[in-house]
Amino acid sequence: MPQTAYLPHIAYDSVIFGFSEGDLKILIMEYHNTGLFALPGGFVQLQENLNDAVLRGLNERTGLTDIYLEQFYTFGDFSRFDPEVMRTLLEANGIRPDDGYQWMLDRFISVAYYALINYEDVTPRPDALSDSCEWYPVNELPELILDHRQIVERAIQTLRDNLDRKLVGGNLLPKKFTMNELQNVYEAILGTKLRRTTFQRKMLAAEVLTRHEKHFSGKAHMAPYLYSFK
Amino acid sequence: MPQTAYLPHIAYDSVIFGFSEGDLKILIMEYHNTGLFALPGGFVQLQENLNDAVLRGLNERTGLTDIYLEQFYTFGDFSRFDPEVMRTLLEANGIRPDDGYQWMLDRFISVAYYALINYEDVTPRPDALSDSCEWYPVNELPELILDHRQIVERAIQTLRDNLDRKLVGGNLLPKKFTMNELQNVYEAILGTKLRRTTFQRKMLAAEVLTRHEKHFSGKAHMAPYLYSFK
DNA sequence: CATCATTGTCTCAGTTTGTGACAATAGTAA
DNA sequence: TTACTATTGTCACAAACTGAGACAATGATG
Repeated sequence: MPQTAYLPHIAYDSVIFGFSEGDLKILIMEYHNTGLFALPGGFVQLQENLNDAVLRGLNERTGLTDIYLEQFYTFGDFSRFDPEVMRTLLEANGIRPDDGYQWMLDRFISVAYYALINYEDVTPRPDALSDSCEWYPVNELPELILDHRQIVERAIQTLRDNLDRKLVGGNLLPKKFTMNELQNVYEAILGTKLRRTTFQRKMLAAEVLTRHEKHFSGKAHMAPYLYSFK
Repeated sequence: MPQTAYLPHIAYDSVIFGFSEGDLKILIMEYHNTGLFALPGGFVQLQENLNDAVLRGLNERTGLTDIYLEQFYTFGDFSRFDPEVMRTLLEANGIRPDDGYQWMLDRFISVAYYALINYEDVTPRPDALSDSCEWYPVNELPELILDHRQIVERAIQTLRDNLDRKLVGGNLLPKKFTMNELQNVYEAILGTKLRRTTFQRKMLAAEVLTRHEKHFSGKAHMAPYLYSFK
């Protein structure tokens, strides 16, 4: 990461949502030998579109290319500047700031994005600086560096606000899913239980779903239809 | 504007909304001797909060201090980089880039905000580089530099989306206003006519208004109540 | 074939919204 | 003083939408 390759003072952070075992989860990285946890983030190349930089980072971590991605806020408080945290990260990886990494200790403004992906499609990959990149339920996050906790809170709030307006819930599921699975996603995002019949009626009335064949789970009850988003 | 005072590659642009004569309007600056029109914008000082930088800029242009301000998107495409436009602006003002202004010809990422202010409270002030800072109806904007047209479009869209959710319409009016004036603001923002009785019922049911004395305009009809937001 | 959990759909009541009606008001004109 | 007019605040009714439960159909099990 030589200094010349990236725009200084500008970073991005991504809140990558997945859904499994009934929980809304996000990807969190742990840095080598530090016990420090952070959102996956990165920098923007000198001639690269901001959005493309984020997609590039997501692809490196998840292997996915077609990702539902939305920018939601840019965090620009001076107080989010904490060179000691970055110094710790670099030193734990045997990097001397003097060797062209001084710029990483500067103040950064961070553009935050959230992504919705199908949990099953992903095997999280750590990067050079991190031990691990793992799913954590949003209610059981470790302590995060800097203001990353606030970034997550705001991501969840934005996701909730957009849930009905943009009908984005389906991006957290496989292409085909049952109505019950979709309802579970909504409940995990909103943090509340929903009424089955009302939910079903609303989704069908929205005319955004295509109904496919039935899905036989082997359980002893009526088989539900599979749906996909139009 | 010596280079050391500002973060490089980072700017902000502001879409400042006002309401008068039945139209939604925004403030547009015209640069000296160029015929170029642009949104009011600026840069962030090295130790300044991003939000504070925007408030500082708004205060310089409008004289106002308590301003309803909302960040809505960060524009980061490489294609918005056009050094010729900036060079024209500087040269028209007799500034040589070599004299410490080279950084203004670099690529910028711009964080966009919109503000809602009471038209009557403002006497727009041009800055050192601009001839004028004037109100334009959103439907009669001049051609704007770079991607400023898109920024305006997105600001209006965000304002529409937030109108009911955040009940922000009142920020475009004096403290006290009639129900009809408030409805006119809504209609200007949404670009559609609304039904009088439905609008009145919805606003009163929201329990966000305080009813004050009647307002006698001198016209030959029933005088409306004045309202203010709680 | 009886049992059981789950699903798709329907019904009914309660609430919200679209639409027009109507009396009250504050001026103007006779 | 008395019509007359434009506008306002409120109400009434119908239409649309939502919450809550009922119920038959289904797909396995034993």
